[in-house]
Formats: sequence, C-alpha cells, structure tokens
Amino acid sequence: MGELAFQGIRMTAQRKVIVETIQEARQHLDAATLLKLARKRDAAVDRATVYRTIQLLKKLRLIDELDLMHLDGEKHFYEARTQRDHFHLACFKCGAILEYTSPAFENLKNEITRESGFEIGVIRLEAGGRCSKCRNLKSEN
Amino acid sequence: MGELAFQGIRMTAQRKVIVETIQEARQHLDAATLLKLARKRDAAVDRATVYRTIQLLKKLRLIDELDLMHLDGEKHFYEARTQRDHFHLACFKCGAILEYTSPAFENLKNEITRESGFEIGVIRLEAGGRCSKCRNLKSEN
DNA sequence: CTTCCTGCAAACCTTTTGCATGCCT
DNA sequence: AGGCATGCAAAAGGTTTGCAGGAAG
Repeated sequence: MGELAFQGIRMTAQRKVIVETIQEARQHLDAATLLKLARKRDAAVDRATVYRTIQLLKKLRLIDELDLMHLDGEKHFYEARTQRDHFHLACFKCGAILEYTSPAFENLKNEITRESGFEIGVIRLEAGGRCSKCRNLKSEN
Repeated sequence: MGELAFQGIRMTAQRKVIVETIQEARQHLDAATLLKLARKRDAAVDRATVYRTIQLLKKLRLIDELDLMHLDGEKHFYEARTQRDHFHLACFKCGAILEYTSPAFENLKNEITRESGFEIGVIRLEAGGRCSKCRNLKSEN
C-alpha cells in the first residue's frame, strides 16, 4: 500500500481512498463506478481526481486498464495488478467476464521478448465470444 | 470482395469504397483517417456512414478493431481480417506499431477453448513497451 | 516559497442517433 | 410500397484541462 510513497509520490488521503477502492473491489471498475464508490469513503473526491489518479497508477504499473471488448460502450475498466498475468473473456450473450490464466500465456510473453526484442511493459489479452453456459443454451445463432 | 452481398447485405457504392480503403491501407486506420481517405474516392461519404459501416464489418468479422494500447487517445483502429491471427506491439517511445504472429498464440487460443469451453469470436492481444530499437538507444529510463 | 494536489466547470474527442430524404427491389 | 442506406446536425458518453485555491515539503 505504501507503493506510492515508495516511488517518491505523495500518498494523499484521496489517493489512498481511490487505491483502496480499486483493491477491494469485487469486479472491474469503470471510472464512474470508481468515483461513486470512492465517494462513499470520502464524499469530497472529485471526478478529475479519480481520472488523474488512474493515470498515475497506470504509469506506476499498479493497475491495469481493460477494455473488455467494449461490451458496454467505450469506457475503461481497472483492476489492481497481480503477480500473475491473466486475461479476460467477455461473453457477448450474457455479459459475463471470465478471467483466465495459463502457462501458455507466460510462454507467449517470453517468446515475444526473446524473438522480437520488444520489452513488454503492459500486455492485454481479451477475447469476446460465447461462454460455455451460453453455448449450452443451444438456442438460435 | 463480394463478401457483403454474399451474406445477404447490400454492397453499396459507399460501402465498397470504405471496404477498399481499409483493405488497401498501409497502416491501421482510425475512423477519422478512414473517412478522409474514403472521401478521396467519393467525396460524398459521410462520417455517420463510415461509423455505420465499421459496425457492420465488425459484426461480419471482416475487420478487426484495435486499441493499440491507447497510445494516442481513445480512438480505435481498424484492419482487414487476415487468415492468420496476429497481434500488435506498440512502442511507447517511438510510437511504432509492430505486428507479431506466433504458433504459441494459436496454441493459447486452442487451449482457452478446450479448457474453458469459451467460444472465441474475436480475440485481441496487444502489448505496450519499448521496441528493440528504442531499447538500444540506451538513454535514460 | 515552491511544488504538488484538488475542485469546479468547461472543453474535447470520438462515436452514436433521430429524422428526413432518397435509392433499390 | 417497403425496407434499407445516407447526410446532416445534434447529442451522448467518456475523458481531459485551465484555472484558482490549498495543503505539503
């Protein structure tokens, strides 16, 4: 949690609230939801501060930004970074967001760096389609 | 090229212009650039038509939508679909967009379907970081 | 004292939509 | 006639920014 101060950046009260809100969220938060939740802890938090903090946390690699296949508009979603990279499968039918981790993904990342010399800072893998539940409701389409 | 008529959708003159513009583009096009280029072929093309056609082509899986790690704002980029899936590496330093294909990527996709039962309709893998050229300019950071 | 953080409101950018017109079948 | 395609202009949705006031180092 002291990651910010650690990197020479001020851990202000508002930033702490925003970071904690992201860390404790059960789902991926878009900026508007993050704002709303953060305000439950500190009513003074402003939208601009949320966006500015998001940018900061992205730059520090403390959060990842997701698009989730633009299932629901153009907004972005955020989640705290974890040790293990994972990716997201978005069901176009029911809207579920599934998380998935795979050694094959790690291999792929290593291969990219090894073969192309590209130094990966952020990587994002997302897929859209039908989850297994929706496939089994073997309706139309 | 007759893909549209093929799928019971009218291949109008404007749609043809837009599709061809995408297919013949040397780089990934955002909507505004696509509009500008399409207008060189047919000055009557309107922005709304470009956006509506993009949606259509996405739905028909004839083009892919990219975010390119939002290197330059929130706009999207488009490219004609190819046989082989590839992904994009965006250099945060010089802005280069590198394309990369790998059997490991195919394996990963197969694994996802096999293990999670998720039917992949669209998949997008993007990374941001430093390309090998920029790494070798071993300046700061 | 200087730098950084914040709120507020306005601006911005990209994408979408309503409506009227017109084309194709 | 009926349905789909288009232009135009306005709206929407999400994100960023300028500025002035305040807190922190």
